[in-house]
Amino acid sequence: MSETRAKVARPAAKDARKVPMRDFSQSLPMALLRAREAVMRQFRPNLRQHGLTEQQWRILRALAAVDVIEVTELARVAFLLGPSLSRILRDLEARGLILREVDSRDMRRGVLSISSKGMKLIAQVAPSSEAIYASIASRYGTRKLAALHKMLGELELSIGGDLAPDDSGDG
Amino acid sequence: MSETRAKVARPAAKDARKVPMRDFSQSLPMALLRAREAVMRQFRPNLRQHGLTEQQWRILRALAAVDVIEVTELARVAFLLGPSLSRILRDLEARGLILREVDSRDMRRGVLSISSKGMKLIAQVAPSSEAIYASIASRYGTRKLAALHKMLGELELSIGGDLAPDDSGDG
DNA sequence: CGCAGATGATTAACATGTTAAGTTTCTGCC
DNA sequence: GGCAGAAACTTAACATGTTAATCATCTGCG
Repeated sequence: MSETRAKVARPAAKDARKVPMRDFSQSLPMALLRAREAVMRQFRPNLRQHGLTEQQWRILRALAAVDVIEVTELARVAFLLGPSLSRILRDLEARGLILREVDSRDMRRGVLSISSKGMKLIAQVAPSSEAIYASIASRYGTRKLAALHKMLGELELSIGGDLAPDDSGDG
Repeated sequence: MSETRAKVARPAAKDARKVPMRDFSQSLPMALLRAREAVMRQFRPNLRQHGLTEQQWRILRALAAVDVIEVTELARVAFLLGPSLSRILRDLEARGLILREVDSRDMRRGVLSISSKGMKLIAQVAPSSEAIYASIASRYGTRKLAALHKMLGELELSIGGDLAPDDSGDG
C-alpha cells in the first residue's frame, strides 16, 4: 500500500492551508469523470481489438441506426465537436467503413451512411460490447442503473445542456 | 427541435436495420459524458479567463490541499495519466505556479508543492468556481446532488475502479 | 560488488478535445 | 443580378488522452 504522503511543511505558502474550496471528493466533474472512466475501462480493450476508438465506435453506432445523416446532425447525436468529427470521418471513409456524398440541394452539406463493411464490423463488435454492458448492469443493479440514467438526464436538463458539446449559448 | 433526419434508404446495408445494439439513449458512457460536459461548460469560461485548463486547475487544487506530494501520488489524486501530468507539470513549473525538487532518498521521485504565486491564483479563481458550483447545486437540488454523488461512487466500486485512469489490472 | 528486474518518471506517437480562423456555398435583401 | 451576412464544414494550433517505449534509479539476490 502507498501510505498517502502529506509531509510536514517546507515549501511555500502552506501555513495558510485554508484554501476556500471544497475537497476533490465533492467535485461533481471529478465524480462523473471517475465513473465514466471506470465504465470505459471495461469497453476499451474490446474496441481496441477491432481497431476502433471510443469515438469511432460512437459514430458507427449512430450511422447504423439511420439510413443517412448529415455531418452536423451526426455531431449532435454522437456528441462530438465538429473538428473531431471531421478528422474521424476522413479516417473512417479512408478505411471504407462509411460512405459520404454531397447533398445535391445544398452543396455545403455532407451526407453520410454506413457501408456494408462498417455493418459487418459492428456485427463483430456488438456482442462483446453488449455482454460487458450486461455485466455492469448486473453488478450495479438494473434498477439502480435506470435511476442513475434518470438522474444524469435531469442534471443535464437542470443545467440547460441540450446542446452539442460545443455550441456556447452566446451566439 | 430540429426534425431528426433519417431519409429513405439509398446507400448500403440498410435493409437489415436490426443492429444488435441498444440505442444511444441507453448508453451509460454517453450519459456520463453528456452530464459531465454540461457541468464543465459552466466552469470552463471562468478557468479560461485565468489562463487555466480544467486539468491544470485540478492539479493546483490538489497541490493546495497538501504540503508536498509525489508525482505518482498526484496523478492518482488528480486522476491524470502520467504522460499528461508530465507535460502539465513542465508548463506549470515554467509559469512559476508550482515548485519541484527531487527526493533526496530516492532520486527517481519528484516532489511537488504549490508556490505562493499558485496560491494567489487559486484565491482568484476559487470564488467564482464555488459560486458556479453553488448555482448547480441549487438548481439540481442539494439533496439530489448528494444522492448522485453516492450513486456514482457506488458505480465505480461495483465495477472495481479504485485505480488511476491508467493502471490496467494485468500488472 | 554487480547485475537482473522492478519502479518512477519522461518521451514518443497518434487520436481526440477545444477554440479560432478559413473556405465554400446559401439566403435574404436591395 | 449581386452583395453582405449566415451556415456548414474544414483546417489550424495547441492541450490532453492513451498506449508503448525509453531512461534513470533503486532493490533484491547471488
